[in-house]
Amino acid sequence: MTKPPGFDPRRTLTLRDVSEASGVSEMTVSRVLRNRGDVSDATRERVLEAARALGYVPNKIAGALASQRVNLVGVVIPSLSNMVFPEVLTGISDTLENTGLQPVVGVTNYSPEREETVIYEMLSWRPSGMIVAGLEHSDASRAMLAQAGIPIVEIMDIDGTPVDSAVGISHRRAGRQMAEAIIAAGYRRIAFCGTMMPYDHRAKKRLEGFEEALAKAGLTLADREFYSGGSALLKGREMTEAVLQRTPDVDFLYYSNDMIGAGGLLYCLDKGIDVPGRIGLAGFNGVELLDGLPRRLATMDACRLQIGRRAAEIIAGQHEGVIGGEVIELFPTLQPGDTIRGS
Amino acid sequence: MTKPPGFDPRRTLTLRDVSEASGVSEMTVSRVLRNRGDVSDATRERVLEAARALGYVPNKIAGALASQRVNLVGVVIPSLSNMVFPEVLTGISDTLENTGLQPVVGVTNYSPEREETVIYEMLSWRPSGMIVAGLEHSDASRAMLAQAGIPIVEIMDIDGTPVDSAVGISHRRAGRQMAEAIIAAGYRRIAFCGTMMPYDHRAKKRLEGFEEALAKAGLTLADREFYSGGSALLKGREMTEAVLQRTPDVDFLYYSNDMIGAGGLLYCLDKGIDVPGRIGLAGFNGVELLDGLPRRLATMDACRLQIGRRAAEIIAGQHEGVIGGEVIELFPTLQPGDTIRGS
DNA sequence: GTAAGGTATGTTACCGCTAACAGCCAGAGT
DNA sequence: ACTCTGGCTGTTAGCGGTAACATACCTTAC
Repeated sequence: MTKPPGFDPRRTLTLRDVSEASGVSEMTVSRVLRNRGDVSDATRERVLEAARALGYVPNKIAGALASQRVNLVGVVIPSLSNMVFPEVLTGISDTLENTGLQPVVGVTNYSPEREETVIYEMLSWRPSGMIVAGLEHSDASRAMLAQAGIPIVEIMDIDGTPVDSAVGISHRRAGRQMAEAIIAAGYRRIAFCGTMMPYDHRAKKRLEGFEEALAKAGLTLADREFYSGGSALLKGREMTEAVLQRTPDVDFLYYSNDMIGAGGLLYCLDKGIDVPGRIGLAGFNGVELLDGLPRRLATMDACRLQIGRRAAEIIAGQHEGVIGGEVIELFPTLQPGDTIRGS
Repeated sequence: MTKPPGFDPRRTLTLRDVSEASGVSEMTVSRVLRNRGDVSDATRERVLEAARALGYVPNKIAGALASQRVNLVGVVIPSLSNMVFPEVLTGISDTLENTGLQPVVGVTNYSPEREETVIYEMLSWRPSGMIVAGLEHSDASRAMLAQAGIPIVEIMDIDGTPVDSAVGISHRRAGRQMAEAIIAAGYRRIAFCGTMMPYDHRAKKRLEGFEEALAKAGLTLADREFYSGGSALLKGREMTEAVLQRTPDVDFLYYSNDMIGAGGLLYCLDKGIDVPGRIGLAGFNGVELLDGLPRRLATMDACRLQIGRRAAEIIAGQHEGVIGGEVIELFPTLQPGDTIRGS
């Protein structure tokens, strides 16, 4: 593409090259390569053979421009190192596989400005649909998405107003449920450990729901600790130590994700703290990782695979002509594990 | 894009719309939006204002076709759930950020056929460069890459012949080094645990190098165990248990990655096995996760971030006109951690 | 025998944008 | 006065495909 324009032995091939090599018109070659319209078997063979021999790779840019059709679906997520999003992606790819649609991923690092850029870039490729994590976006982002004239699915969260469709869980409710379970089990001095990221709206909503339920029981958070960056497992240990040192009478630790929860669990076991007797623990996400831990951490799965699948289905469905604008709420299940004492 | 062609209130905008709204030619609008060529400040303002007011998003498909320039770099990796690749991606994005180039990710699930499809699809978008994990590809894949006329960088591994450039480590050497360290520490009954994936060539090469070094010391693997699918941490536990049961006199376990190594470590600690006295352990990758474990697993970092950066630099460099074809070998460092006894 | 209908292929006109070049005008130089 | 230069804007001709229509040929039906 950006080769010096000098002598270029094998110029980039076009339909014309294949057409000349096989003695039919470009249009017929195009038909063969796309499997569209009637072409005689003999011609088809000849064309395919010529294309193969030349090593021709069609130019989708030209094709997309001419046909006004792009088989791409933009997927905008905040991070890849979170474990959660790769799994959502898996759900999306799996479902899209048979539709001729293809996901293209963009990462925002939890930055609204970055998100705006990513969305703009993606829309400039005129995708057939967009899947965007979260409901909180800059005004410009929302406007772009709304104007794009394609199906938009916001995923992970449903506590808010989507641009078009949404698939996710209520994080507020999830936080509330966990708090209720903890209170029902008899814990009273409850602390929270989480990420500092100001733009992790879903973690924030969980905490809000959590505190709401505490308040309803006449309780408030006994302590709270935040972190950013570094090894989540290690941070989990450190935060746990910090909280237990500062507020020794804490009897429960609610973590904003399983990874730091696992760190906390390992710390407690190391220190010989009785879990869940002296201290109970809970995380969020239901990551597979936890299966290998010495004790199963209480958690709530976030329906990641499901979310990916449903979102992709909506895009694929609208791609087929259905009208959109639906909100699909999924319901996470609480997995008590071994770190909440039986109520 | 694929809306029913009926009444469409806000037809998709083009340069012409902005041009009419601002009273200048399409060409001038194009110049303003790309920041190319001279445009008077007054005109620029007017155009930008009009574009903003309309919510115009340029059509890169048309732009790319006209300019024969695509600012995309295809990145082909086997998996996203491996931890390793997201980190490589981070390195790539970071470096590409300031070059105007943008990575587009494709996942192959360790399948050569899938890889072929992904490469074909990507090339059909005429990217400015391709970064592909591994050196082992189908003949067709290699041919396509070689013919594409763009910089190609194969990453992770350098034990083989690259199509164009390569950045990575020698996995064979890495395996050998680890074996030498283990032998030097006095372990003699050494077993291996790894993934079953037939197409994880890098894990295979590590094992080959490992066995080679064992052979040189007159040793052979005391046992070996493979797994596929499931929670790596859990599998690590299970495999460790299986090996220790089958071959009780094993005194060292070499894992093909840190995650299963961590599982093995947790298992040993649970069972009260003396690590590294009775049994030594080592993994591979140097994942951040390990920092939070009760004991630091011996490992070797795979230079993931570096690999991503260097690969991106090569693409960006050639994009600027430099000629390619280099092989960059990175050298992982052995991190003995706490699971090999001091030699 | 001829109209009707299908099958296989070719022709034409774009898709939305940009490279390359052409024009126009004001101020500078001689 | 006249060319020359440089800053700004417009015109033309594609980029490599595909939609839509046209065409030629061959059946089949009446």
